Amino acid sequence: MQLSAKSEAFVFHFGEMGSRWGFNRTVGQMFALLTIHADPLNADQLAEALKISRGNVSMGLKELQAWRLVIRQHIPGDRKEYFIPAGSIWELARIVFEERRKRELDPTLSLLRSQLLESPQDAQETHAHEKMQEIHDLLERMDNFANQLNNLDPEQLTTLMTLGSGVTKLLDFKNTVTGKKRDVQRNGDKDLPSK
Amino acid sequence: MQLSAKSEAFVFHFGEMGSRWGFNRTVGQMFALLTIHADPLNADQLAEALKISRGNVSMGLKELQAWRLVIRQHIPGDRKEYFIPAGSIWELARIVFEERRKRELDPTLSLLRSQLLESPQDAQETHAHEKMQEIHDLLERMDNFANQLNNLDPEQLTTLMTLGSGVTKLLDFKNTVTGKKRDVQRNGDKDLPSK
DNA sequence: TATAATTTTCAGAAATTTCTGAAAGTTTAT
DNA sequence: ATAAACTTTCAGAAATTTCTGAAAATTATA
Repeated sequence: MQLSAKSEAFVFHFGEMGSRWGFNRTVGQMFALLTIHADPLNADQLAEALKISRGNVSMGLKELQAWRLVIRQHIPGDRKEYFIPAGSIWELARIVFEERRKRELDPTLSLLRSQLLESPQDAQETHAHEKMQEIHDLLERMDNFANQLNNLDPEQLTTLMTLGSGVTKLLDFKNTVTGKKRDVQRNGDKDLPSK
Repeated sequence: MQLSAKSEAFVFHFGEMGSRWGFNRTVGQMFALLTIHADPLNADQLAEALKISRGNVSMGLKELQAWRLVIRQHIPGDRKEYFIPAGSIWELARIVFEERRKRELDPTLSLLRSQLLESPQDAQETHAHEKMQEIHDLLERMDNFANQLNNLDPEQLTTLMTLGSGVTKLLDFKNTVTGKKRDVQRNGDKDLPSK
């Protein structure tokens, strides 16, 4: 398990970025290595390549499986368990996106929903209540949108992403064709237009 | 600075979520509190309300300003500095989105670009090189798309997000208009269609 | 300019997260 | 069944992050 300088740089970088993406350094490194390596790797190989303990690898693989980013693979004639990425780069990105949505949006949405059930008791609370409502509405919309994106097939998503500023034009155009108006009133960027 | 039970729950929750959103617990709490509080708050008030040290508040405010999420405000006749959220909930979300894009995507894109300059030397490296290229292309596309979304005005973005399953319809509509076909061939979700 | 009010800094303490490695557990082969 | 091969667990160690509070720096006032 000798890594090229390039692969090593990538693996280390991914380790450092790991924390920003929701997992720790060694988990990030393991994921990066499995992703750029041509063949399946077993726990001992990962431990050796990354110079970390066997126990740490075991825990890391558990976490990567919880994220649904790697899957186990059996190699005939070998009793060890091997691991490979759970899909193409494209699919992996989708999974990360989806898992992060679940971890970052859903708990807050759920808390806000329960807090918003009771009515505010005084002026102070009323203001807080309104803000929470705004945050809730925004997060809910983001959550829905993220789900929409996740359900597009790769081709559609590519089209959408490549549209670039064209999204605006397409929206305008569609509105023209379907006869809806937009830009009736602008509110100086201050408020979320009502649903 | 007495917080209602509801506000407290929200502030604490935001503190816990903080780490997933890129800042630490107390910074998350400070941001939440400033956001739902009707009036500007000064450092002493924040320290008292959240039961944390004055020094910690100072560092936290520095970080929130680096994120461009809060701004300083002067209250005539008071020498203390007060702080308020840098804009509406809508604008704050946009800023967080933008800052996270910068912190989570750009460094990796930059590393990949530099690594991809040199050609691979052997089969092993070739495979890694290909994977890195794929990751690069995907991240670049995401980066562009994120920028596009960030440049839409709130109304357009709302329209897009509220489209729901309509995104598909919109894309279909585009294809109808431009006369292209879609679903000509499906590739089992495996590959990113070429740019 | 001196002094009082306020904010920032930063060394060390405290808390939290990550990692190791030996022991316990599991699976497969004989 | 027993042994060998392999994996998981988890208590404590190590590393990292966060927090405190006193001292230094800055800013405003008299």
